[in-house]
Amino acid sequence: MNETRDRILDVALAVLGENPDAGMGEIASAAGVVRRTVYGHFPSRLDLIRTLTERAVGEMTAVLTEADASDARAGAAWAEFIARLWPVAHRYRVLLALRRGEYGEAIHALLGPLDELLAGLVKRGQDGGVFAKHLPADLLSQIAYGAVFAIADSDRSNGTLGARAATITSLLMLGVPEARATALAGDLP
Amino acid sequence: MNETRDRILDVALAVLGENPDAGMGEIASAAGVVRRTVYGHFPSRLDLIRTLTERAVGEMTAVLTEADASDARAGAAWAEFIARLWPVAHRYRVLLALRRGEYGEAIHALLGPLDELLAGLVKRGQDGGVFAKHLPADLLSQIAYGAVFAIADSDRSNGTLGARAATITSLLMLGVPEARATALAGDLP
DNA sequence: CTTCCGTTGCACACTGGTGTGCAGCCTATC
DNA sequence: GATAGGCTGCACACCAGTGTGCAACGGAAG
Repeated sequence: MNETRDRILDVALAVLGENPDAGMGEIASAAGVVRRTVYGHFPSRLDLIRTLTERAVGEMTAVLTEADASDARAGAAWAEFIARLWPVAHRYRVLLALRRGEYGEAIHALLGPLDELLAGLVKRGQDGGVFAKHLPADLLSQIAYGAVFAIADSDRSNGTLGARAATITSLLMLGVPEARATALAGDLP
Repeated sequence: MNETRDRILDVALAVLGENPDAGMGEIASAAGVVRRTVYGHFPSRLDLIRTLTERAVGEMTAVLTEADASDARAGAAWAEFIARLWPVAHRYRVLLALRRGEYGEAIHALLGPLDELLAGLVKRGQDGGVFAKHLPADLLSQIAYGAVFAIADSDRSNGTLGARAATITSLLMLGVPEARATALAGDLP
């Protein structure tokens, strides 16, 4: 039914991943379609990006709430979260770059609830003595999953290789000792 | 002599820090000058940004080579580097955002040598058993000082507060145990 | 006073992207 | 074969930013 629309969304994600400043024309031709057609589905560039972001927030929130609900210690919950988040984060890595720039404000607003959830998890870890407190929870969570996105961004070839590295790195910067971090990252796909 | 030119450069850094997509007009009026005058000093927008980047690379390279030369262990060298780098990184935090976008390629090229120096230091730490090896040295160094820039970016109010946090965070993600990281970050301003 | 130089203010051409309107086309469906 | 809906191919208006040309202004130095 909306096969074209879906293809545009998928292709837009890939194209914007390569170059966050790509225009509608670039996205259109990459989707094997004419620019006019894109405007037929999305009245404006902002609409396209907003739709993309909403999809991303939806998927990520689902993963996070699921991982957070498991009554594991914060360290394990985080490890599970990152492992499950990885494929999604990898797909939507462009959002990190998109938070700045023209539509930064709109995207920031959509990402807000997710940020809060994330900060909550980190806070839980800090209160439980599992995570370090060299930074406040909200900032620490941002920096940590910023690093995850950065690793995802440097891994253009969709390797599952990065999942372990991202988990370990983020756990390390959350203050989890290296031995425990590698252990937590170990029992995963 | 070139007082106007210097002011334009300084102001451009601040303005681009707020909004990396700011145009020549925006920079000009922020510098209390007319757009035409900016073009009198810098033939093109790229020239302005390149000059800015060259200044940044110069300052950072000086700090890094100095810290690297001290024959301390890699952990201490890194801590000293970040502490000294901090004010500079804070000033030039916009470069992180500028690496993507229109002039990304030009900036990337200018930053190349610095990246190599950085990777060398991390490699030295890994070989000496001081830093972890969950990521290759070049990538690990990028992610680590990316985090430093991210912390600098979230700290708009030029607080020296961030210097400690940035040092600790980057040391943690390099695999240095928390106790040692806080110790290394401790004997600083 | 004159000369020089940086700055100004304006006009201009050009580019590249956005968003719209509309006629036509192709295809699946009735 | 008629109809409807999505896609196309062009046209256009519009905007924001870049970079240039040129005459004029004002102050500092000779």
